[in-house]
This record gives sequence, C-alpha cells and structure tokens, in this order.
Amino acid sequence: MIQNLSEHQREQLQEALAHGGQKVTPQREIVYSVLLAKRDHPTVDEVFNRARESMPGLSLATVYNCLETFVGCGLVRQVNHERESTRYCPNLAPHAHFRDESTGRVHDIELPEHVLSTLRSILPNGFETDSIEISFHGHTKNSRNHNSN
Amino acid sequence: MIQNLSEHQREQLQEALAHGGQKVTPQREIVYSVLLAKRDHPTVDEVFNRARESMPGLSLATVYNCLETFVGCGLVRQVNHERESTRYCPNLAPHAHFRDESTGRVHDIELPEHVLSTLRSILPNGFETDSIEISFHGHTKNSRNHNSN
DNA sequence: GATAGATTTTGAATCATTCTAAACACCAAC
DNA sequence: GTTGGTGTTTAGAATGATTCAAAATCTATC
Ligand SMILES: [Mn+2]
Ligand SMILES: [Mn+2]
Ligand SMILES: [Zn+2]
Ligand SMILES: [Zn+2]
Repeated sequence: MIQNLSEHQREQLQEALAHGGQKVTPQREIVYSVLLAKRDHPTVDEVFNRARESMPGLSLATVYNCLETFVGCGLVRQVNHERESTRYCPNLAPHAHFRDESTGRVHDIELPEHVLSTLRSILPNGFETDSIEISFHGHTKNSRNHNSN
Repeated sequence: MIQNLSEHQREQLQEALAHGGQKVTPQREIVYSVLLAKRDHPTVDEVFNRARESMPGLSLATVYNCLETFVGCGLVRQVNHERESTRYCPNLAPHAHFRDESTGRVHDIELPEHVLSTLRSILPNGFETDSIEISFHGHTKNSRNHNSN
C-alpha cells in the first residue's frame, strides 16, 4: 500500500535533509512516503500505524524523530487544532486548513497571494511577520468527497 | 491588585452565564476579573496565580472549570499556539493574534470585516464556515510597548 | 432546617509528547 | 579488518497540561 518515493521525491527528501547534515534513512523514507501517499493530515499515531505496515520494527519514537526532523528542514508542516494531537502536512504551497467539525477531517485551502498581502496589511507598524496561520472551522456540505487523496 | 468588576462587567458575566442556567459565583467573578485586569492572554496557571492573590483557597481545578464555562458561554476565547498551554482572551471583537517569538507575548490584531470576507471568499463551494482563526508569528520591532494593558 | 442541584475542592488518571540511555549503522582512519 | 566517531533508532521512563471522580460545600427552595 505504501509505494516508494519517486525519483523526484527522494531527491527532495535527500536535498532537504542534506542542509542540516542529515541523511536519508529507510525509516525517514517510509515516514515521508506515508505522508505523501495519503494527504489527510495524519497524527503521529496514524503515521506510525501506516508506516509499520511496511516496516514492522519501526518505533513510535522514531516516527516522532522523523517528523520533527522534517518540520525542522521545512519539508513538512505541523497542523494543530486546539489541543488535539498534532497532524502533519507535506503540502508546501501556501495554504490554510479547513477543519470539518462533523468528520474531524482537515482540508487544504489554497491561499492566493493577494489574501496574504491583505492580511499582512492589517498589522500595525513594528510587527514583523515570519508566518501566518489560518484555520477555518465548519462543516462541508455534500459537494463531492473533498478529496484527501 | 485585582479590582472588582464594574457594574457593566458584572452584568455581562451574569447575563452570559444565565443562558446556560449558570450562576455568578465568587470564584467566577475573580477569574473573570483577572482576565479583564491584564489582557495579556494568560495561561491557566497564570490566571490561577493571579486569582489566588485575592482568594487564597481557590483551586486550580476551579480555574479550569471557570474558564471552560466562560468559553462555553462565549465570554472568553481560547488561544492556542502549537501545543503550548492554552491561553485565554476576553476580547470579544473579531481579532487575530500575533505571537512574538522572541518574548512569547501574544498581541491582539484588529480584524476588519473586509479581511474576513476576503478570507471567506477563498473557500470552495460546499465549505460552510463557523469560525476563522488567524495567527501571525514574528517579532515586534521596538515601536513602543505594544501595550498589553 | 431538610433536600436537591450546582459548584468547588483534592487528588488521581490520562495521554501526547519529550527525554534518557543503550544498541545500531555507517564511514573513514589506522 | 579493527577502531573511533557521529548520527540514528529503539524501548522505556518521565513530563506536564488537562481531565476525571468523588467527596465536601453552597444555595435556593419546600
Ligand atoms: Mn456547524
Ligand atoms: Mn524571526
Ligand atoms: Zn495542509
Ligand atoms: Zn486576543
């Protein structure tokens, strides 16, 4: 079920890790491929369970380590909703998250540049932004699946 | 240090609680007044410590209870930053939060209606929003205090 | 002033995450 | 091919914010 990384994806992983003097390992490959395979913003436990199917000896601590590493090198984003378990997202394009209260599912919402600049424009002088996080809460009305890959 | 509630504030509290058939208690009054007295988005522990100054017997569980009650009746908002302790905010106007990475402080950023509608406009069909949360991360450049009351 | 319902209190339980220390893997130098 | 160094993985313990459970306290009403 968890196919290997494509040429391109492996390169991206290798490249991202290289910056911190870190290496591609079998565990990191699997964890990354789990994130790419089903972009439904899984929790650590979900990643762990999916990854274990291809690598039974994998430990939970390693999944935490890998994900932290990926976040550190900018390959992956953390997604938090209140104090629920952290979820992980490999979508590097600027996007917001929509959390469906009835299903608990998290959807990516593309974020056009003009929205970002509108947002930056409301900051008073002296506030320098590194990043902006936007999350919608609500529910989705039928409207076909809203695919999470 | 923690002055009592004004007429108006007490009424607001009483009114908000009444909807759920709940009553004003000395503990709830103190906890609410702590939030109003210093709008720096305190954590539960910070609220607890401040409140204890006026009511030494107050328990931590009660602070959790009061805050949960307030959130439930819409008097107060929770503010989360990643998985840090939840903070509490009595500002009911639509606003975003700016988290200063160097000081850890959280500032309110007024949110004009046109920004909210711009944001709503990027949602694909079928996504019905109940609420939108926006948080900026960055640092503040001198520019006088950025008062947190 | 007894009874019921809400609230508060204490202390224990939960549970995601982090930490620690021991095993491993890899590679380059000897 | 052994050794030393460095980064990685692993299992299990520790942490810490939050939640829970149950007893004690209050308050309003009969
Ligand atoms: Mn709804
Ligand atoms: Mn910065
Ligand atoms: Zn995402
Ligand atoms: Zn606020």
